Amino acid sequence: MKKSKFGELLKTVGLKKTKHRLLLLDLLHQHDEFLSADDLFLRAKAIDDSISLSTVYRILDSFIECEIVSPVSLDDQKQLFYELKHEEHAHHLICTRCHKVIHVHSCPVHDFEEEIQLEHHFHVEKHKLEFYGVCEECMENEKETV
Amino acid sequence: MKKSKFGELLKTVGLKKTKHRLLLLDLLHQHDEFLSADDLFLRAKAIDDSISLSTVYRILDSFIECEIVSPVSLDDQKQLFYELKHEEHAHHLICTRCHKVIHVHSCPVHDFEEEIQLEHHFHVEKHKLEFYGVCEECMENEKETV
DNA sequence: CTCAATGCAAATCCTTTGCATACCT
DNA sequence: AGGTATGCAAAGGATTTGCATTGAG
Repeated sequence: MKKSKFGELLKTVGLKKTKHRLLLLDLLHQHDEFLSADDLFLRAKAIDDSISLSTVYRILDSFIECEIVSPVSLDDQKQLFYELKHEEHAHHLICTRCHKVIHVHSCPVHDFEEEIQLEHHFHVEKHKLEFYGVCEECMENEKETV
Repeated sequence: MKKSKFGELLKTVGLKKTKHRLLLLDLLHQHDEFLSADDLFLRAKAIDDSISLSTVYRILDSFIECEIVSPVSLDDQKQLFYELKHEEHAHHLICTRCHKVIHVHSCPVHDFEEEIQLEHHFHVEKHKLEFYGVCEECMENEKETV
């Protein structure tokens, strides 16, 4: 999605086009890691000093409400992270060393969902699949250090 | 695992056997939902009024440290939840209505991990797979109400 | 007896809210 | 103009910490 499209995106979901919302969309789009509200606030403030942390929270809430952003919680962190929703269904490889996030679009789980419906009489609405481990660069770095 | 085994479990991991630790292990073992620190505190306090919330947090931290409990975060809740680690690898069906948790022991993901190693040069250490949806009872209830 | 575990209260971190003002449509 | 978005400061909720006391080994 091109940066210039964000204005339209906001219109589509029925949110007013403000500089702060555009800025946050841009930041979310640029960064492929998970970002916390505070990460976003600091990066936004570096570009536009007038933004406040509560605005960041309020904007993120409105984005979640409109389903253009997903909140992501990681088991070992108490704060929430946020990411732009991808058009495609995706899963994540999360590096436990550098916290980089790699998106994977193939998904081995859909068939399994049917099994679950049948076996457990549980109606699956969505699933979440994440892999935790070490990314290529961190693996290189660890080799060198040892 | 029988209740009487918890004392040994504590010895095995090198933690002193105190009544509060035994009580929390017992509560975690009894309940198949995810429990928050506060859930545990309230249930524990009902049994032994002398326990304090900070003790619950400290005990949970020690259990996580010793790897007998896992912290679990859910995207739409800001507090952490806790569950006893199961001997078996397991995944969860989480009811978005009543928050019940069903454990599923089959896992469709292991082959996929190899693909990831090859394709993304990412060394997978563990994965997390959760299904969100509606359990059988809640489905029944919704039918009736509609 | 000795050190780790605990209770209590205060502190901290993350997030939300109230209210007056500024900004989009 | 009219109502939403924002800044600021204060409140709230979850978790952590300091310190004196209790309890397990």
